[in-house]
Amino acid sequence: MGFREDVRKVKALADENRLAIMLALQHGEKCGCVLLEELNITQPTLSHHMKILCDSGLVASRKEGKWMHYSLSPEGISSYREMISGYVRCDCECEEDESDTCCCNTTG
Amino acid sequence: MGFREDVRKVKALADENRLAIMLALQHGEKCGCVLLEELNITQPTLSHHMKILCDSGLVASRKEGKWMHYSLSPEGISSYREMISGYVRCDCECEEDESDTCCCNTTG
DNA sequence: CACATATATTTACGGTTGTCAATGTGTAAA
DNA sequence: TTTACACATTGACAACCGTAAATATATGTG
Repeated sequence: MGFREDVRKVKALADENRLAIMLALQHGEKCGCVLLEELNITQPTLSHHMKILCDSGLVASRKEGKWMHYSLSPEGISSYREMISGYVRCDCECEEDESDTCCCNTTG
Repeated sequence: MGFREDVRKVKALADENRLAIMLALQHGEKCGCVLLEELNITQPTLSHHMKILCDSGLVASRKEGKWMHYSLSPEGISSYREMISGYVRCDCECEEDESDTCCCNTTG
């Protein structure tokens, strides 16, 4: 919702390993030990990254016995894409009127 | 194209000021001095952020006299959104077959 | 030419962040 | 209960990153 929250969400994806985790989860739920085999990192590092991804809402977790199952959250995915669309967008149909707030326009 | 490049592009947006710059440019081209008034940062810091945004392809620059005009790049915007879509996505129609690569499935 | 303005670069500093070793917690099996 | 396994937490360290002062470059003005 807020700007600070948006910054946190963008940063949640701004890491090599976390991007790789997003790819690894695209085909379904996986538990931590499997992710650990696929990524060349230690277990505490994986735990660290999963916490960030879960906090961002992109990933959901489910505990089953001693295993943690991680999966992409459809709501989080949707929310993230909407958030990004708010920043990465050209308002091409917007009038040029506002551009004359620039100090160095030669059109005036 | 490559994974490393994707990481760089995601990181290009993972900053409070750079997100604010993306918003500031949504309604058209602006020169550096105007951005400088809108953001509470110094001129070297702005120059630093603009370089990162331009390198990522999201922002285009145009020199006119002593002024630098910055604007959102439609191609960069489009490319960025496609790139993000590759990572932030649920393959919901995908079969669950691949999930049995997990060491701790109880369905088998 | 000297001077002012807009921007880029260099340099240094402080805070953040990714990483792993060590340890703690919880769960299941022997 | 003891042992083994999966995961979380803590602490420490190194690398990265945002920041601004100082300086450099480029353009325009007198």
